[in-house]
Amino acid sequence: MMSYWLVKSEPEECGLSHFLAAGQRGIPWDGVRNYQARNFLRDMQVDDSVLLYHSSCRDVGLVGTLRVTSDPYPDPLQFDVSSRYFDAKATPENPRWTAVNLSLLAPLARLVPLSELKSSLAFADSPLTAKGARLSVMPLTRIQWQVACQLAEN
DNA sequence: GCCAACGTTGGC
DNA sequence: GCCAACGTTGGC
Repeated sequence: MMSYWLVKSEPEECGLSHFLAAGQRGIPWDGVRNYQARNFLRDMQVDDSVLLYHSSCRDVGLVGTLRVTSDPYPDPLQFDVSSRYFDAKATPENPRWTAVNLSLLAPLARLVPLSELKSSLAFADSPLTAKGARLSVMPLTRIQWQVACQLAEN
């Protein structure tokens, strides 16, 4: 069953430009340190579709479509003492955090600003538009996916 | 830069 | 197990 997702990142951290540069190789989506977001990562499957969202910047909104290219796997950064994402309580036998690989499907024809999503009925119940929501990985309904792609074409 | 909303930590 | 303090996220 194909699922739809949305992931947030600051554009300088892991944004559209990074995915453009990475091409088919894709990029590990790692460093997620929120349990709810991690649980969604765990539910991802190869070939699931993902919207990329730029957060904490001047033009916040949707910028591209991505594809899941790996099964979920233990985030290596949790074992890396030199990483800011190191977690002393995680062990290879008992990993805490999950990553998946994502690669670019296509940039959106235009950035779909958060303001437009907020005024879209389809996103009324989404954590994306909820006040104060900080969830960085979330599921999308098929309708939300379609609406977002359609908005990008207008 | 401000501030609201959360999640996490740690004392008790 | 409660809850205050603190840190982080993220829109504006």
